Amino acid sequence: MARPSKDSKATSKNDDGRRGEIIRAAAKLFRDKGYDGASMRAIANAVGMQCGSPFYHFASKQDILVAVVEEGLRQGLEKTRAVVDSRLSADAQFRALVKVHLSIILEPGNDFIPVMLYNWRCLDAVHQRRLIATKDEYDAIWQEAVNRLNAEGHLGGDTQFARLMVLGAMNFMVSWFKPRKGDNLDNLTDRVVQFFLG
Amino acid sequence: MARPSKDSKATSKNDDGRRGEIIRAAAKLFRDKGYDGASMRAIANAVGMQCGSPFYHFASKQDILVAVVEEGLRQGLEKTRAVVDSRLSADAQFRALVKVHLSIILEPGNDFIPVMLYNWRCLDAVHQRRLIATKDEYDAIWQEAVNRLNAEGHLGGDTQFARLMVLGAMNFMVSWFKPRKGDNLDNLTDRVVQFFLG
DNA sequence: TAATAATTCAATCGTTTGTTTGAATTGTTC
DNA sequence: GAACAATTCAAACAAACGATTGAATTATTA
Repeated sequence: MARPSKDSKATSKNDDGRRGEIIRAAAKLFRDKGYDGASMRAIANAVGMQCGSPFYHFASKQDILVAVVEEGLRQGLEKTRAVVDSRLSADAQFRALVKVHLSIILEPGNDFIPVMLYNWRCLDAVHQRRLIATKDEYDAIWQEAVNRLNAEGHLGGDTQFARLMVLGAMNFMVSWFKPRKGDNLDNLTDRVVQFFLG
Repeated sequence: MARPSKDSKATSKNDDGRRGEIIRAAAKLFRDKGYDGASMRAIANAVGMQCGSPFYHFASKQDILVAVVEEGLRQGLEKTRAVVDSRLSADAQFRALVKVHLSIILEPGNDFIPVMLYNWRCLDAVHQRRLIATKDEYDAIWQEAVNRLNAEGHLGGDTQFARLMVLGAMNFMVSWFKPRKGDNLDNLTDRVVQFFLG
């Protein structure tokens, strides 16, 4: 009858129990088939449930998408802030940010941000407006990093445009990148940094 | 009972009559709501038809998507070949290609290539394989243009990676670019070229 | 172990989906 | 204007969709 309370003792275990499983499975399916292409039945079966059971943990399919995007932004912002906190030089910070971003969108199991990038329109306006606030924080960190680089003569004059180009080029890797033998996060990061900083 | 014949006198008028209208309306809807999010009813109503009527012109919804992508590739390849045929310098050719590509993905009414970029997974494997052949032609033209630039010292060493970065950065503009006052294709092209060639 | 709460099942709901169908309408040709 | 083909309509189809529900199951606590 009752929902799992958010302030119970076992919150971190429970929320990363079934609820977390559903979020991860849904993220993978949303990424592969798109929000509309992934049915509740497919999501439920992916975690060994019957089609009605996920509705005990989420009020609607839309709420699962929201949870996926929220989790992506939470993880992304956490990792990105960690880079800023380590107070690197402009070059090193840029490289670290690129590596984190590539990790977020390309590493196996990290489906949350790709889902956000390619299913944003599936979120209703109310949720979009709320999530944009967090997304803006992410962008602001990148903007400052690009500004620092620009102050050192790298990346063309319009720093906002430069940020969008760099992130766009990386984000689009989601649709073409297939890891080959020898590919890892570090040498992939090198190639991206090499391309943009010369 | 019979379908509109492809070799009738009025082919160019007929195919750019109802059939063409459906393709254009579907492209717009596929772009806005995604392939799964755009219903046959919405497509039909967009051209003033009842929901069953488009099936006189297309065997299935999937075939409409295929027609949209085919039309996009046809137009894109045509415009792109025209650039190559004009035998410009490496710099000027790059600029012309950027302008054509921005036109293809950003100008109002040009929804075909954006639909291809963001709904590729909705095509079944058979159609994907066939369409890839044309898409490869498009990529090959770009690849040679980037190779030429590289021979003159522009854009980093890995020319294939460079091509993917440049096109990726542009393609992702589909999801963030909103034209402001004073924006036109030429100054937008300038900003992109300026960013990549410095 | 009994009592109670949390979770899942199994069936079903009403709606929407892509598609089919036969009749009605429109356009063309002799 | 009669005959015929091309095109659209209006209604229906089966399948799949997101979601609901009350009973069954599992876990927790006393």
